[in-house]
Amino acid sequence: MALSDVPLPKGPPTTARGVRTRAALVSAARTVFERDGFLASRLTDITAEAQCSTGTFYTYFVSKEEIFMAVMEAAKDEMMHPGMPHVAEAEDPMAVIEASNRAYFETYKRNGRLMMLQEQVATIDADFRAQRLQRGEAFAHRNAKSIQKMQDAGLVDADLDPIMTSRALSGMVSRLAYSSFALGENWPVDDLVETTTLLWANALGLGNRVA
Amino acid sequence: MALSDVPLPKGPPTTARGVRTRAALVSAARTVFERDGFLASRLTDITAEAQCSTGTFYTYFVSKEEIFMAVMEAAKDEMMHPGMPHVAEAEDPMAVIEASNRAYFETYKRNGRLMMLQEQVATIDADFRAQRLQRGEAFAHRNAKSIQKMQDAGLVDADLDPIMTSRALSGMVSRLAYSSFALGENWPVDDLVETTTLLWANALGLGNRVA
Amino acid sequence: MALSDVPLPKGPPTTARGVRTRAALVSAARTVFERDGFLASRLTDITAEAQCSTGTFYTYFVSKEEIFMAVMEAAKDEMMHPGMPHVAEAEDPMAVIEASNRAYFETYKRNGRLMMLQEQVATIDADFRAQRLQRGEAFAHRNAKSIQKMQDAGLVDADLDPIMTSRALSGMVSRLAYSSFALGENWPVDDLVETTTLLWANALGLGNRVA
Amino acid sequence: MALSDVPLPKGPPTTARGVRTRAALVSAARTVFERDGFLASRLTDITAEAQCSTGTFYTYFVSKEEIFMAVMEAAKDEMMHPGMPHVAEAEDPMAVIEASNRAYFETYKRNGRLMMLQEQVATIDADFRAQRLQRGEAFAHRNAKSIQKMQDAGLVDADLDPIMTSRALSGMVSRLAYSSFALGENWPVDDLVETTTLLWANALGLGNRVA
DNA sequence: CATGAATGAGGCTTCATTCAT
DNA sequence: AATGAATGAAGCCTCATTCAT
Repeated sequence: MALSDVPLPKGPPTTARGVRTRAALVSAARTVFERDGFLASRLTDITAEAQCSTGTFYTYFVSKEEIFMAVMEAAKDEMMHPGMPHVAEAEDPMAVIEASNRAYFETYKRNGRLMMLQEQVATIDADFRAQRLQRGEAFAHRNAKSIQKMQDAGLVDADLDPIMTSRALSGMVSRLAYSSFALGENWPVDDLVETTTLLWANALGLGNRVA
Repeated sequence: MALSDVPLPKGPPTTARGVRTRAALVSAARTVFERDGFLASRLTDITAEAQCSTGTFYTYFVSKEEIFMAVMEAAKDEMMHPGMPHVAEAEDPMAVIEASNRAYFETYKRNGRLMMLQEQVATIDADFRAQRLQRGEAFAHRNAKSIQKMQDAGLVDADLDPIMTSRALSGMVSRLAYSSFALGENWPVDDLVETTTLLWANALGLGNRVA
Repeated sequence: MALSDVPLPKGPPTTARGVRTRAALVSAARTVFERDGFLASRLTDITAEAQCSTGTFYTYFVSKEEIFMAVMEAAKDEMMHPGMPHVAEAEDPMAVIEASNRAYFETYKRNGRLMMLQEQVATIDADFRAQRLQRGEAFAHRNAKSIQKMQDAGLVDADLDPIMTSRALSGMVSRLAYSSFALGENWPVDDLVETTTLLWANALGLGNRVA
Repeated sequence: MALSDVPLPKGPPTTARGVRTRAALVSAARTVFERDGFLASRLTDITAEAQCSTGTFYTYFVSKEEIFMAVMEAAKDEMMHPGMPHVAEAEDPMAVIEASNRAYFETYKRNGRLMMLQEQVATIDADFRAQRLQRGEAFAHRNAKSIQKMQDAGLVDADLDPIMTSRALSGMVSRLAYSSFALGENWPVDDLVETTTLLWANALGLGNRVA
């Protein structure tokens, strides 16, 4: 069932026991998804891990897709988008870029299995994919504004298209993180940070006398 | 599948008729995969499209994964990696980079469904993923050598780590192409080419007095 | 079947309903096996006879072999091995032998189809064969002890190897029973009993002045 | 297909090449049957072993059952029934019985896989089973005549029913041989011969003053 | 005669989902 | 709310047999 075929959204649990059971299911689902992947995970694996019965699953969720969304929602604080630093307002732009990239790679390293799951589900479920794309674009537009400001301040190559540049640089970082930590290449974070920071600065033209 | 049943690779057909049937299956598989995605495609869809019986599938392939590999093998000439141009020997480096990136985006645009399939199967099938990673790395190393040469020639920022830079820039281009043509954003090729070419040149430090 | 999929023994049912369903399946399986033979019996025949769905079979059993084992387990009280009578302590040894043999043939006559099934499955399934062999040997050793005692008491030919004799005489009786009631020769039980009893007594040397 | 559904008996090959191909198939079938058992053997395994094509099989045989019969026919000289010695005409009856039993066990030991196959096919194919039963009975009757003669000569217990005795003693030997060499117990031939010969002599009452 | 590709009926198995308790 | 047995549609896969070359 795709995300769009939402049949009957289950309300949140009303009792304390219900809250506990739902939480157990979400936690179990994360364990199972990370262990077996989204496709190979069966609902019964999840209920077994949560130590409840098959039927109970349907008290709280409508489908595997829905509990996956709940897992992601619960984990959202642990994850982040590749961040474009607010360079314009910073005293030392390079340091901000570096810190931002490092934070991203560290996060990815800690949550590699979950990030891989996101990729997998995105290739499977059109709704999830669309939602992800939308968030990515929103993020890209926020970053594009920072770039624009830096261009206006004469800090950055004025020939660059802000939005496309934003997409490109974010993509560069996320792709590298994916290869490294989801696919298992495990390149050193320091190397990743060093290269991406330098490329980013060069690409933007930071530090060149733009004017 | 028991231990003894592991591979049993089917030999190539010996008769002309067999060659024809196998080719029909591969072609049909591509059609069906592109239409329905890897997961939703059933073996019977493929044999129906190829106008042969179910059993015939097993004359040539062992599994859906295997015929997918065959589809990719047959289409490999249509695809390419984002390549580092042979700038060192070129008179107009920017023009070479631009041509190279344009070729890549054009190819991706033509084969978006197939590229998306690659991503999907990579998240599903560990073998395919490993094989893809290996090819990607081989490619990255070839590109790294080009960067090294350009550094030696004083054309490119000597502070950059060639291999990581190679991975990062290739990733930037391929991620952009994926978002645009596999995920359906359909950004104009000209915009993609313009931005990536400029970013690439800046990032490498092409055109700066390096010495 | 992969290495990891080996056994997965299904637990016994926890509810009364489950107990009933499982029992219905075992009973249905016996009916179908006796009617069609092990090989020709399909899982769907069994579930149809038990009036449940295909999937329910897999709630309780993993394979046709496994439910066959369950059928045999449920019927084990109806079957027996040709046993060595406790002659040593009996007043009329011949009468005891005769009663024992008669009981065996009568049992076999009543359960001919089941006994035939045992033979069939033993030739097909190595596990079942091994298990049967082991039980047979355990039985032969118990009987061998009886023979030994009778030898010690001077009632039986002291030259006989107890264990091999035990195997030989049990085999004689079971083979005869098989030909008669599983293969359909249907020789009169009285004739079988008379001949085997006399042969048995003669073979052991019962009644001869052994000392 | 059962043996009784004979569709179109294939005539013997007319050319020398045909004779060779047929022989190769029979030989291959024996190899495969002995290796994999009758049930698990596929026609394609046999043709592969014989290095000919699938279609060729049907030039000479109609079914797996039929080629199995051909295998048995070709091997018949290597096999034998448990023999009842023609004691009446012998000077030393015990020696003849012993020699006869020894020959049987030796034969069984050499052809254990084939004997096991016979048992397997007998439980599967009603025609084969019937044919085997008939031969067994014919043999039992021949032996019964020998017993009768010995009874008439006063050499053997006159109370024994000749035909049932013949069946019982033959069965004893064949069952023992089956357990030992088909099921893999591998008891020493000397032990088997010693016990069966002694039991046989005792059972018949050979050597007792019958008169 | 030999070849080997093609056939397709038919059995097996999984697992999301329902439902009576 | 929780339980877990029951359901059955849906795909997979095998292999004896046919047949065009």
